[in-house]
Amino acid sequence: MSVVTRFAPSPTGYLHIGGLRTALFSWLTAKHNDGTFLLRIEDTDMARNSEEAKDAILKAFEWVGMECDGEVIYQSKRFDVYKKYIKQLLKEGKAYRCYMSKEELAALREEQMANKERTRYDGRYRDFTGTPPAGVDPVIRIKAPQKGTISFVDGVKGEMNIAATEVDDFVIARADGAPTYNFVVAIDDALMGCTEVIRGDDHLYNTPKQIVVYNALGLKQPNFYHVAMINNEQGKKLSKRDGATDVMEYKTMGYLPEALLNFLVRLGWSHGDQEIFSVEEMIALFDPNDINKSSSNYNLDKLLWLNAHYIKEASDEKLIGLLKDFGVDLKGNEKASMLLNATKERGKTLVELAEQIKLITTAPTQYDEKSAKKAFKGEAKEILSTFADMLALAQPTTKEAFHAVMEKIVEEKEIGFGKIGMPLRVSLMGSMTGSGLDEIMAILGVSETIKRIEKAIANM
RNA sequence: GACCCUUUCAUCUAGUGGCCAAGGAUAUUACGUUUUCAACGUAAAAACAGAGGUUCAAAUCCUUUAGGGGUCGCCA
Repeated sequence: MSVVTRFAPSPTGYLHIGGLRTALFSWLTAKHNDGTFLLRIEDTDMARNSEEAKDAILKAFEWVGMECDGEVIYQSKRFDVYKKYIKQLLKEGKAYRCYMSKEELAALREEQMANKERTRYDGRYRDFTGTPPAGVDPVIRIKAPQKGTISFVDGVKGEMNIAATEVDDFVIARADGAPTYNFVVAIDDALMGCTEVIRGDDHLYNTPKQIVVYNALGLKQPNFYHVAMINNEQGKKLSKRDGATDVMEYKTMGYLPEALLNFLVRLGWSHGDQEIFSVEEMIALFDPNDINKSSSNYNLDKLLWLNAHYIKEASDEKLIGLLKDFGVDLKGNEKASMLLNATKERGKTLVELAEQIKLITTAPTQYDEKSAKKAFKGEAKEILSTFADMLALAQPTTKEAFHAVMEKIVEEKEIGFGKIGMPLRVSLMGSMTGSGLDEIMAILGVSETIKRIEKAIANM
């Protein structure tokens, strides 16, 4: 039988980083088995526009290269289906109308709390046959088993046994007739043919409820996998204060999707000692049964390291395309390849890479105070001036040729490399950091190099 | 409060009773390389939450304590 997985977000606006990991796990499971990955929007109660949410999620999926198969499914458009099943359950006596008011329910909860019990509906209308109280629109509750345990095997957590007393006759349709979450999820998962349901472990307690629905309706249960949450570095719930939670923020921060996916797949899953996974490798190796039980903490350092790795690996062509969004257009620039080679290794993100490139391509407007003080002293002026003359004479064009001129001045003047290197660097870049000088000069060319040197001398 | 899940270096993790006086990666520190910064290379430091058991043998099995997380809606 073909594997079907799904991602089922509620429309809250954007795709959360934790949601992306769950989606990734589902997507990988589907792809690994040549199966289908579906997207379903859970909007049974949200007044918000779920079109927008769908677009935001699809956009994020598109960016990371995860496609969902088939049409996006909206629960809000499937009320007829759910109502049919509600009617069926009512008719079969597996569900019933409950006339308890919200106030009564609140009072019951308070009482149970006071008695140190788990709060639950007490089933008072379960076998009600009398005259219903006037003026109350009833909700519909499903009959959950009153004895025994509800058991299922979770692919992550192992065997789960939940006492039937923990699961009450929960509401499947509100007073206005709208079906509720646990009811529609079970129906949709079954009707969509989901074979593996991979979701956050905040849904662990919903599973027995959904199993009640599967059983009442005679639907086939999928395999469940409940993935522990991602926490922040302190082990607390991930919130906006811990940095970016919206997947698309990572794009604007200059992360490559392959780095983000590689980072996320290693949160709660591993394959021996392997750290670097291409998407193809993930698909080939991923198995939801290998997902770790415990929650993991979000750690930016590793993402940064992975991103640096994927930037170094990326082709010039790819980087040129990516860099356009970061204010650097290298298309058609014959020095593009040299520029990227010179900067690739010191940009951990595309933002940093773009900065490094701009640092070379734009002449310094001011000189870093500390660096200038250190470099522009002693004979610096004279050395630079001689160096400029030598450049004008030699007219080097390659990195090697520029390097040769540097070596020559070192030899002739009997000075250390630093004596020319430091002032030259500050003249060209404005500060003491950056790529190799010979590389930079080769990119700039002789005339621009001399121009910057002269400007620096004038400022000394 | 009740119920459930979870606990290996700072962080992600390997580990399914003997191969573990616990391995890899990131971060950290030192050294090397270099005209600078980074990258790179080499090295160092760094963990089985605590207590009891079972066993010839426990990170691994059991009990229990503690920490962390989750759930208890006519939200999803």
